[in-house]
Parts: sequence; C-alpha cells; structure tokens
Amino acid sequence: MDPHTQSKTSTLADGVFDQIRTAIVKGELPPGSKVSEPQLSKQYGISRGPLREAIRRLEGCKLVEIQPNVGASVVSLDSAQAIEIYEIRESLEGLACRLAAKRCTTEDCSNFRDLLTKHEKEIQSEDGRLYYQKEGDLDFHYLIVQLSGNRRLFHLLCEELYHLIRLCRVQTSSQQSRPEQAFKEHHQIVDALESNDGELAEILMRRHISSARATLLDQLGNAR
Amino acid sequence: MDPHTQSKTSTLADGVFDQIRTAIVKGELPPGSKVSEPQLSKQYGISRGPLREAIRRLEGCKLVEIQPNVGASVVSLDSAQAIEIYEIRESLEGLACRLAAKRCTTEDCSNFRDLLTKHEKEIQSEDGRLYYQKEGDLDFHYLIVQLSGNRRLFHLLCEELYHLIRLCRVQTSSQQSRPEQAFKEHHQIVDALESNDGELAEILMRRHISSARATLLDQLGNAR
DNA sequence: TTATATCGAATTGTCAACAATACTGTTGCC
DNA sequence: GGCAACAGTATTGTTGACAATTCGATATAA
Repeated sequence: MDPHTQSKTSTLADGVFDQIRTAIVKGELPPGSKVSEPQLSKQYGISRGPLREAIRRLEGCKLVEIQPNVGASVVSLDSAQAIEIYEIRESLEGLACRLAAKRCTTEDCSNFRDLLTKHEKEIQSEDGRLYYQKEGDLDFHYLIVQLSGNRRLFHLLCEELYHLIRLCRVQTSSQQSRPEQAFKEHHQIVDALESNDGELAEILMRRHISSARATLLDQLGNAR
Repeated sequence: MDPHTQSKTSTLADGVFDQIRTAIVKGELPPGSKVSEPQLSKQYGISRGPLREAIRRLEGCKLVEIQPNVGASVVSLDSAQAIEIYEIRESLEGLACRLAAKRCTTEDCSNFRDLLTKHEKEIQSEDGRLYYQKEGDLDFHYLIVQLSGNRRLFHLLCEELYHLIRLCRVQTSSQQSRPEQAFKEHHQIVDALESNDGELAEILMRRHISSARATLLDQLGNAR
C-alpha cells in the first residue's frame, strides 16, 4: 500500500516481517484472516521466497499459525489464551521488576517519575480513554524491562509477548477503564524501585498485571 | 548423513528444522560454528529454499543467530547469557509449579512419585553421574509444566527454553554433581503439589532452579 | 615484515518456474 | 433436495538459476 514504507532494511525478508507484524498488531490484518502468499507478494512487491521467510519468523513470534499445505493465518486469541499470556506476563514482568530494583539508580527513578507525570497529563487531557491505546502504558513497562538488564528477557517481553498483548487489545478494542488506578499502581512500583526493594517491586508488579488481566477478561466476557 | 533419518514430516522445512535443532542441542553442530547453506543443503538433500525457512525457525528459537549477508551461526552462550536464561526459567517454572499445584490430582501425584523412584534407581545404579545428561531431570520438569495446563507456557519452556538449557549443558559438558540434593528437592516439590499448596510449590521450584543455576555457573567458571 | 588494495571464489539474497496439494464449483446420482 | 464424485483453479511446496555481497588469497608498496 505505502510503497515508500519499505524502510532500508538489509534484507527484504526482515523488511516485510516488520511490515506484516505491524499490520497484524494494528488490526489491518484481522485475527483469523488468511495470510495469502500471492497477495502479500504482490502487495509488497517481493517474491515469495523472502515472504515465506518472513512468515516463518511471524510463526516464531506466535503471530501467525501455519498449517502445512494450507498456509498461514493470523492468530485469533480466545479468552483462555489471553489468560495464558497474562499469566506468563505476570511472572516475567515480576522478574523484570525485581531485577530492575537492584540496578535502579536515582537517575533512573527520576526518569520514571518524568514519564509518569507526562502520562498523568495525557490522562487528564484525554480523560484517560486513549491512554492505553496510545501505548503509554507499555512505555512504562518497556522502561522497567530495559532496566532489568536481562537482554533475553527484554527480547522475550518487548519483541514477542507485547505484540501479542497488543493483539489482545485490538481484538477486544479494549479501552482500558482504569487509568487512574493503573497510574497509582505505577507510582507504587516506582516507590519500590526507588528503595531498591526487589521483592516488593515484584509483588506489586504481579498484582498490577493481575488487575489488568482481570479488567481485560471482563471486557472479553462482555464482548462475547 | 543418515538418509533414513528423514522422518515423514509434512514439509521439508519442518523436517530439517527438527534435524538441525537436534544436531545443535546434541553438540554435533558446535556453538559458534557456521551454519552453511550449501553444506546443509547437500547434507540433507534438499534445496536452499526450505533450508532457509528452517534456519529462520531456528532463529526464532534463539538457537542460531543470523547476520544479514553473512549467514547463520549456532549461538554460543557465555555465562552471562546462561544467567539470563536461568533467571527466566526460574520465574516461568515457578509459575508452572504454582499452576500445577492447583490442578494436581492424586493420580498425578502418584505419577510423580513413580517417576521419582524410577529416577532414584537410575541415580543409584549409575552413581548419579549420568542422571542429568540422560534428561531424567528434565523429565520431571516436563511433567510439571504439562500439568500446569498453560499450553503457551509449555511451548515456551519445553519447545524453546529447554533446548537452550541443553545447549548450556553441552557447552559445559556438565555432569551435574548434586543428584541427591536435586532428588530431595524434587520430592519436596511433589509434597507441595500433593497438598495443593501453589505458593509453596512455586517457592520451592524457584529455589530448586536457583541452586541448579549456581551449580551450572560454578562449572562454567571452572571451565574457563 | 606489515599493511593495503585488488581480484577471484564462495556464500547469501532474490527471483521465476515447476510440482504437489488443497480448495471450489459443477455435474451426476440417489 | 441433498450428497458424493469430479474437474478446474488457485495456493502452497520445492527447485535451480541469477544477482549482490562478503570472504580470502595474492600481490604490491611502505
């Protein structure tokens, strides 16, 4: 569609991987829809070779499912799978938070505070409705995972799991209904980070995500 | 090499994916070694197309690293990365254990006990040295993850992380030196599962893996 | 001897064509 | 009318060839 979108990636396969992944998490390729090789091959102006490699990478991220001799489809996450994803997220972000608390400097903390006040303004100005859709929430979590220092954990969360979570939100067209509470919880987490209390930080983060999961599942239930 | 090894998988790419993955975790393709497309293409008797798809899947499992215009190499895990992997494993298996405790039936528990006594015999007969290399240890963990009921967690651990852990052991040619202690810890975990005490089971599992990590890192340090 | 440049070989990236399988719409039969 | 077999079409799986890039060896100069 956008011919100028093709960024200057070294290989075509990596380029279309990024593009298709974005299309999926934005909902342009709806969950359950078929990922047709001829169509995408035309659309992105590349041959089927690199395209198939890109699809295989998407399969690795669990964003598409491939049936042999049938093809790939965008994953469709039911509530059971959403629960599974959030259980894993809760565990891993708890870990990230515990690790981050050990490495958190005063400068890091002030960065967190800055981010949170910036978010607070957005919440107030937009009445909070768009906070989650604009990825403001994930920003905060990104920063913590980054601070954890565990690069594999960063990749697992930020390059794989978060995309699935975006997909969940797309499927429910979720407008998070508890921005104020989430905001308060974020501050509590930073408090724990500030005092380098890893165990508390982990507990708070797990509780925070557990609440988010409950909210999401509530919406999933209502959507049905 | 083994022409009859090519199992009847639906697609060539999936077949060689399995074969190469096995070759990597067995150490036949040593860490850091180049994954040459022409060579493997000849070796497995397939064209480069499906082979490249298989390599892309291996990249998704983090078993190889791909540099554009250079090619893929088997990952080589230093101690820092081993720590990262074990941190993640500790967190996720803690989760698995907590979930498993909630779903554990008396039948499941007797299965665990059977497995453990079987392992005990192996330990005694072989003086424990081969316990870990024969994957007896991972058997136990497999069962718990399976019992957790979280299929995505199962895939993440058993289809991705455990292969990396095997790779760690291959790199250190690790002969676990604490089979008796591990065995005792396994029993304690089953005790917790038996009483459906998820929180205790999680704590015990995390501690168990933490000990395993310490042992591994000790060997990594000595190996250097 | 060391460093640099250059050329050639090998490898990776990409493509288009062929083979095999799955899907679709029709026909024929019960 | 409904269902099963069938043929045609479209899609996926696979291959070999070509283009582009990288790697290595040789030669040259300081």
